[in-house]
Amino acid sequence: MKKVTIYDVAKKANVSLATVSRVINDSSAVSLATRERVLKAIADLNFVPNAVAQGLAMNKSTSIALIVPEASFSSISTIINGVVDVAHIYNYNVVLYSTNAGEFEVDKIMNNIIKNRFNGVIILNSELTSNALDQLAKYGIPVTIVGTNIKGKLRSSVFVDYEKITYQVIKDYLKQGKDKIFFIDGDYNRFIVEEMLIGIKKAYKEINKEFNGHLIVEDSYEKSYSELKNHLANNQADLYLASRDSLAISALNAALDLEIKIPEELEIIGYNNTKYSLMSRPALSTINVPLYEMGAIAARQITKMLNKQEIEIKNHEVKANLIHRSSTKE
Amino acid sequence: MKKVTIYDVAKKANVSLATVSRVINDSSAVSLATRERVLKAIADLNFVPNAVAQGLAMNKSTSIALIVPEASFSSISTIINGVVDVAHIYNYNVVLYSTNAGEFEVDKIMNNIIKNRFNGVIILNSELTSNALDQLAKYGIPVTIVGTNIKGKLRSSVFVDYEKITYQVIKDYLKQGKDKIFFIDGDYNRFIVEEMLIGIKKAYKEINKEFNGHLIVEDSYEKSYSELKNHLANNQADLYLASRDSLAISALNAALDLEIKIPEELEIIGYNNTKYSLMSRPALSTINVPLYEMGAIAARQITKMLNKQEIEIKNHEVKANLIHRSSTKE
DNA sequence: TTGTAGGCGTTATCAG
DNA sequence: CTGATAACGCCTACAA
Repeated sequence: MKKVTIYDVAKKANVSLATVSRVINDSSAVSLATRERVLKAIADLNFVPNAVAQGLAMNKSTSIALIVPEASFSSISTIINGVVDVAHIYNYNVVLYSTNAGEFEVDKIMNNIIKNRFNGVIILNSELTSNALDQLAKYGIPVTIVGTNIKGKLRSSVFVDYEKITYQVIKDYLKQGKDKIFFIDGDYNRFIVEEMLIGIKKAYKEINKEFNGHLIVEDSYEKSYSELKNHLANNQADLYLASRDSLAISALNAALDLEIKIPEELEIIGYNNTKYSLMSRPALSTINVPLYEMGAIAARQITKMLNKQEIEIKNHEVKANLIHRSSTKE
Repeated sequence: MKKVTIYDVAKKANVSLATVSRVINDSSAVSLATRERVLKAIADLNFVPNAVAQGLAMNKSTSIALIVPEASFSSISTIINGVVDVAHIYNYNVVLYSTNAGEFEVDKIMNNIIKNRFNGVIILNSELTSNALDQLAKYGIPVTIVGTNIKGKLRSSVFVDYEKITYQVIKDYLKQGKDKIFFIDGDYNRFIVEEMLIGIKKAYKEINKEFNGHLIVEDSYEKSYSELKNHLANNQADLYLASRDSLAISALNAALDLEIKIPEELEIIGYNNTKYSLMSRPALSTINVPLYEMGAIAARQITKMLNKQEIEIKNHEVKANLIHRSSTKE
């Protein structure tokens, strides 16, 4: 299959390549007759415009970069789907990068993004150094962050107010006099975890107590399970709040195996409302976060920034809410 | 930030742009002195070569396309991670497409791939029409399929022999006289399901029985749960084999809720050894499939094809094995 | 070892 | 409405 160019089409249709280009982009008016002639030639020759050359000529690519954490959490792929679906609607390709935030690695990614002249970048709540962000800014590449509220020129974000929702949930428990609360996190996504912690502490402060139930566990199921089992065996608790559903389920199973009754003797809440939370026994109460939408919104934001359209809401807050299932009372 | 080109560098370093190009690609020899002068100019100017222009000039891109099913199964993101990691090692970017196999959508994707002159495509066991594959072949774009064993020029694959492993598992049960077996699938990924079915039927045939326990359920947890609960209430069964872990867990929970004892009264096995299978109670026995590796191998295969290196194993079989946990006896 | 010039496939600016 | 012709940023013979 020899490559056919716009030039071949022009020859076949007996016009100049300029005209062919015109009908391809219906840029300026072309007479119906020649237009059809060109169209026919294109069809006959099976011509497909070379996006790379177009990119060069127009000095813009049609790709956005998507940087996600390496981990294969269910939440991540949901967001990715949102991004990809919407990006494709607006005719952008998405180039996937994954990272575990190694400084070196991030640099390499940034460099690659710049080399390829991608017009925009979406970053999933990873712990990118602001250094990396600055670099993108220097090259005028718009960024939207999903997960955290980051302000700045050429920056937009879509996020949930983890502090607020967490505060509300915890406050509710404290009001009922349940103050033996532990917060579990997998030492991952520190930005978000930090917000959650602030919410918790704020609630505690209002009743003039100090919160000191922060528990960091290893990320794998087996590890977190045994650490939590150990913790449960040695501590009296009203509520375990876990930064991800899967961690919450580790706690759930550990409790069950210790014959602690849920929710009667211990309540458990996770975050994200992933498939896990439905599948556990008892079904897990969880703080629902609209992940797919967040991805979709991020993609929409970036496309608008690329077209220099104004983004009404540069920092788009999305609502989270507690879903009561069977691991909590009430 | 004005864009700096190879030309600016040349001027600054007092050489021709050809020389600059040479040091960028260390193509042909350049004297140490000028090389360093150029390098310094590059650093001073903060020059980053434009990959788009390079692509045009060299007539090759540095991206491969990755087509995955829309569903956000845990198994999929594991494979994606494998692909991305290895692709980046060999300096390829991966462009992500997701599809639910709508004919129209697939055409659009193929067209996009051709337009962008990607040099290779990896397809995750989706049900792409051979039509689409033919189109890629026409343009000389190598494809590697992960999931199914597809032969052909410019094609490689990495797959597990679902028929064989399924056959072995089922045969084992039949040997013990347990022949009330049901196979659950979510009407998804028919290629693979078909292979599993063949394995089952083969085992049944050897004991001169016919298999008619194929159960198609809806894909969501809630739906499959209630359908299976209903089925369990009305059928006596020895084993439920589910084409995915999450489906198996639907069955597990349904059985538990009917107070059917697992594994004593009913055994359950899933596929993929995903996180789900560890987290269920009792822990799910499952057929382990090396997902990350499959992604990694696929990426390696495609990069070799792109360099016209021979691929020793064009169709790479990867081993699956049954992991006994607590949803099976023994 | 280095420079010149043509080419990669399109778009875009002018005239006509 | 249509056709030259110059970019776009870089690579690569071919010469020097």
